[in-house]
Amino acid sequence: MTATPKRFIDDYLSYLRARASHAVYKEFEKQVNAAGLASLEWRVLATLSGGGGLTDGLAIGELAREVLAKQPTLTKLVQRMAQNGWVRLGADAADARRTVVFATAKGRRVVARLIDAARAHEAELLAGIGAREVTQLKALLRNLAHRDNA
Amino acid sequence: MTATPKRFIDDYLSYLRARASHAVYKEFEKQVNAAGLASLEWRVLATLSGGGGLTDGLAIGELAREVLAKQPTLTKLVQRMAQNGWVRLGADAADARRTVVFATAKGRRVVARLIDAARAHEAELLAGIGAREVTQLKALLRNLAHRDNA
DNA sequence: GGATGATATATGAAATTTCATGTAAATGGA
DNA sequence: TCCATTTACATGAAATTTCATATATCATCC
Repeated sequence: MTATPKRFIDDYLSYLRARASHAVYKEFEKQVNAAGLASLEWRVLATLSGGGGLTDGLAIGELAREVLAKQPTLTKLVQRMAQNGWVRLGADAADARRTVVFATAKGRRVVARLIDAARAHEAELLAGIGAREVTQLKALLRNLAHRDNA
Repeated sequence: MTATPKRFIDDYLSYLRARASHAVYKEFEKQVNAAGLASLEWRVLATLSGGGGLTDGLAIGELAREVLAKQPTLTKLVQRMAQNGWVRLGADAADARRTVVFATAKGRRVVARLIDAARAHEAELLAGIGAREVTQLKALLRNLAHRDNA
């Protein structure tokens, strides 16, 4: 019944995800940039804002895995971020090879605001989509992410 | 009941999507690279493989929007791809400002194989997830992507 | 048929990312 | 304990991306 044959990329899950991501994030990115952060920097700070609000720091390698970036990219990124006062780099007493990244007070302040904004943005976006569906969607995405180990 | 408070990023939709994308794509990326293509090049060729199998070419700007890249990035990317014989750059008779990108025979051959592989990979991945859920997921993602216009 | 403002792309310079590799420290035996 | 291996990170050089801007063409209105 469809008049035009569907393009591959219009039904390919990876593309759908990428498009959805991009569309949704585009608006929010403005707020990130307005706060003086690049996208990857926001992801780093958000990742450092673990559980209760702040973690005890993450090693560069862990951080790289979390934000889906390569290690040398992260090394240089956090060096720049340290210069700008968003994070502080420290040594790990238990393992001298590691460089541990901590958010500074400045970094935590900024990211706390952005996390609130992100939550609000997501809530607004998902407003018209039953709570059950959202839960299912998230579960499904987590599920897909975990096939990682295969 | 959850012992540890959930991290922001573990419930944030954008991150879940990004993680799922990355986990899923990581395996497939090897095949892309083995074919001699970078990820963005694969996306370009896949996008050029429209409807029936090949489109009549897309302008650089259109392509940039489709693959979610910036225009100067695409300009330079397709210039490199033209040198490698994946695409051909042509003029648009109707609008002399535009540069139209066509997949070459070589490009079409490679991407046809990869599209088959991508479909197989996706099918395998989604095997354990009811067809209805998959349809719902895709619809939801399309829905999110379309809020773009808001 | 201009003049004016939008579009579409190209491009140089700067910033960033990536690759390949190097170094230092930890780990697991023999 | 010492050696071999693995792990974690840093770094220089190359490749890519991005930003700012220039150029050429199109679209409109008069």
